[in-house]
Amino acid sequence: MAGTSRDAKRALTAQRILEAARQEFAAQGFEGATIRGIARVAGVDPSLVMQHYGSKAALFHSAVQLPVDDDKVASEHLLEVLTVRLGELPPETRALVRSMLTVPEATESMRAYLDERVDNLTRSLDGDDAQLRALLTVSGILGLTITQHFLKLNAFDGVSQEALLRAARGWIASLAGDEPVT
Amino acid sequence: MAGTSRDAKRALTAQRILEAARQEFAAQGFEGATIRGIARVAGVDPSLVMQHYGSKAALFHSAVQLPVDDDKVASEHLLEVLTVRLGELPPETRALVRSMLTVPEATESMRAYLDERVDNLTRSLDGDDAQLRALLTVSGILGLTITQHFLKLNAFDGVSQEALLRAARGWIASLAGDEPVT
DNA sequence: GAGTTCGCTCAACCTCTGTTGAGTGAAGAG
DNA sequence: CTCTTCACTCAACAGAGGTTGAGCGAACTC
Repeated sequence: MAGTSRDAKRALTAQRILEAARQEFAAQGFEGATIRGIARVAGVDPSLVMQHYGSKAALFHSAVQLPVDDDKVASEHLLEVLTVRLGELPPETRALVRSMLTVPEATESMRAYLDERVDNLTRSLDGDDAQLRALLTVSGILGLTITQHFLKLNAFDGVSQEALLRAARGWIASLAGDEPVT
Repeated sequence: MAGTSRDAKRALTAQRILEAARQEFAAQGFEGATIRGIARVAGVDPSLVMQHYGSKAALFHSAVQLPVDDDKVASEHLLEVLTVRLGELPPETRALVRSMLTVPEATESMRAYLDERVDNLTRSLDGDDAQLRALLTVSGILGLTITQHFLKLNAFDGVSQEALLRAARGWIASLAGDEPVT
């Protein structure tokens, strides 16, 4: 047991490949990223990537699994706003979002994720239009994520993180409030 | 002049190719769509596509040009909401949005478009946080467009078009109103 | 009617990329 | 020390897809 056994080393390599994959998928999307490119980043032969994950699709599947952020009740909107606040998104999230418009599996994955978000939030709201307001909230957060982290709209340069966070919070609160959105 | 001259026929074919391209780019994205596929839809040989548009990138560029919806003052948010209301998006818009996360040119095009939207809307709003509210509005509309037309969230099945439109309008009004978003 | 001009098709090229099968050399078992 | 196992590399295949150049036939010119 000289530090790292064979299996341990193998597992470590697998991890390195996975991280390289997340990086590449996040930066280039599923189609743009290549097995060769991922292998290069991981410092490894392309065929080894296949031996570890079987196929590009399977690797993508593994790379894109978000940490199950569970159904920790329903006040997860704040958690989401946190995402908006962060200067950077975790690679697996970026990878998933990046490909969600072009790769069916990513679309479906994102859809399931957001559907659940809407459901959770709906349950935590009052009023008959609860679902509608939850939908607006979740859609809005997705919109902010995209315009900030992927399109990088100019307007984000003009606003401080605090102002943005405060505004987003207020806006969400207005949707969560008692007054109907009408 | 037997109805269609040579040039006219050529122009017509070019148009047919362009429409096929929009369709394919809208459905598959830039990388997913193929010259061969576009040619097949247009009922034409792949090489003809090249002769007309020079390259796949150039064809995409042509296919993705949104009708210059000008700077018709600033009340264009309603116009955007109209987009939200419509059951379907025009192919060139779908094509642009579909590829905006994976194709640099599409990203840049979308960025320029939304930047201008934010600027216009900012000018039409009062208050020192006008830009922030404009940003939230534009991001929110983009989010709705994506969740409705691309991700097809379940929640959209549960709400009527009218309710959605009314809510979106009310929500935009709340951002456009005098009370700061805080 | 003869010659010329294109709009369009055919066949091929070439690169990129996912994927595979045969090794190779070092780590572990006996 | 010997044999086996296995993480990893090398070289190659196969298919897809963008792109190109030659050619054909109908439309236009004179």
